[in-house]
Amino acid sequence: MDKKQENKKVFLEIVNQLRKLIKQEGIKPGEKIPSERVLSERLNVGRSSVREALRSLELLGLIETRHGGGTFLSAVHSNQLVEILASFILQENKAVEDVHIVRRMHEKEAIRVICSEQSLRSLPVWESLFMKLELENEIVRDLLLRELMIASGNRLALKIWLQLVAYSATPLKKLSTEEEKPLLQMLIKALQLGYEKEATSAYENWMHYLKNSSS
Amino acid sequence: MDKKQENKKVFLEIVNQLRKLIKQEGIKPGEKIPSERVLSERLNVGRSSVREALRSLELLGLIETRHGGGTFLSAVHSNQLVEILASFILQENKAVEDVHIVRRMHEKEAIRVICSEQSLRSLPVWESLFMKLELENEIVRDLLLRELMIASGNRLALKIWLQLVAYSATPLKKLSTEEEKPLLQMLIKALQLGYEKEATSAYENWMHYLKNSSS
DNA sequence: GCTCAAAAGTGGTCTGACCACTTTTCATTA
DNA sequence: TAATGAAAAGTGGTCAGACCACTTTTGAGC
Repeated sequence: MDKKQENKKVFLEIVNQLRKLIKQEGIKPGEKIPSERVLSERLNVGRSSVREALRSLELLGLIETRHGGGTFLSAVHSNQLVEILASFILQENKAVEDVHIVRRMHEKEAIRVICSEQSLRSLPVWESLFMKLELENEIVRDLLLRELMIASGNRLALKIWLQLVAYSATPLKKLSTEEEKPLLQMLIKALQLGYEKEATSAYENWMHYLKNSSS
Repeated sequence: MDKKQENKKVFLEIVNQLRKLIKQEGIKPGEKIPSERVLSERLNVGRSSVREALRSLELLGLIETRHGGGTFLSAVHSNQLVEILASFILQENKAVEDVHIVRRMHEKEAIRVICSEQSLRSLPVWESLFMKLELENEIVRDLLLRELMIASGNRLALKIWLQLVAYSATPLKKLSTEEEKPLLQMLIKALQLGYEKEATSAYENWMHYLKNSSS
C-alpha cells in the first residue's frame, strides 16, 4: 500500500531495476552490462523503454555506450550524483546567506587570478569601466563583477557564478552614490596594477559598504 | 570538418535543438512545449529519439510530463542549476582543468574561513587527523579535505565541492608517502594556530606535490 | 598457425500501431 | 440561453518490427 506511491514513472522503475540487476550480477565500473535486447527480455519491457532509461543514465554520466560494442558502466563517476542533485533541488531554506558567501568567494578568487596575470590586468575593459564610472554615473556595479568573472577565464566558475547571481536576492539596486565611486575606482586601479592585496581589500570594503548602505 | 567533432551523440544534439527551440519560442518555465509528435516532425527525427531526449531532461528535472496532458518546462527555478551542471558534465572536453581549479578554490577558501575563526580552529578533528597521520600511515588525504569543507560551515559550498570531487579525475590514489606527511602536518598545524598565510601556502605546496608525484 | 571475409552481436533510428489519460469540442438537454 | 456530458481530438506510454552502422566473434581457406 505504501509502495504504490512511486508507481508512477515507469522508466524510473526501469532505472531502479537496472541498478538492482547490476548489483546482483556484480558488474563493476568499466564492465559491460547486458545488451538492450537482453534487458528488454529480462525486464519484460520493450526495447525502446530500456533505451529511454539507458539514455537518462548516459546523460548523467553513469554509463557509456559504444556503437556496435555494447554498454558499459562508467568507470569514473559514482551515482552519488543523483542524490546530490536531488538534495540540491529539495532544499533552499536558509541558503541565502550561503549563496552570498560562495558568490563573494568566486568574485574574490577571480580578482586574485586577474591580478596574477599580466595579460588579464591589461585588458582594455578595465580602463573602459574606469572611464564610464567617472563620466556617466552609470551602474557599473554588476557590470564590473560580470567582467571580472568572465576575464578570470574559468568557464565552470563563470557558470556557477551566474547561477549564484540568479539566486541572490540582490537588494543592491540603487544608483551608485558618490561614496561608492572611489571604492570601485580603487578596486579597478589595484587590479590593473596587479596589487592583489589592495584589490581584494578594496573589494571587501566595497562589499561592506553595499551591505551597510542597503539597510 | 571541424564541426564533425561533436557529431557523435545524436540524442544530445536533440537536447540542444530543444533548448534552442525553447529559446526561440520564448517558452517560459511552467509553460507547455510542443508535443512529441510535433517535435519529431519539426526536428526531422523519429518520435522515439525525441522521447529519449525528453526522458533525459525529465530525469534531470528540467521538464515535467503529464500523461495525456503534455510536456512542460519545469517551474522550479533551481533546475537551471541542474542544467548548467549537467550540460557542463557532458561535452566540454577541457573542463577537467576548470573543475580542478574551482575545487581548489573552494578548498583554499575553506582554509581561510577556518583560520579566521577560533572555534573552528580548535575543533578536535584536526588534532585527531594529525595523530592519525603520525601513527597509522593512513590515507588522510581525502579525509582532511572533506573535513575542511565540512568545518567551514557553508552547506552550499560543501555540496558544490562534493559535486566537483565526483567529477574529478582523482589520479591521486596512491598511498601517502613520507614526503607528503610533513606537508600535511604543516597545513594542519598552521590551521590550528590560525596562520592563514602559512596554511594556504602549505596547501598549495601540498597540491603542487600531488600534481608532480602523480606523473 | 595465420589471415581475413562472413556471420553474429549490438547500439542507433524510424515507423506504425495500440493503450491510457487529458483536453477540447459540440450536440443534447434542462 | 446556459449547463451538461459524451464523443472526438490531442498527447504521453509502450511495444514490436524493421533497417542501418558499427564492432566483435567465428571459422573456412590458406
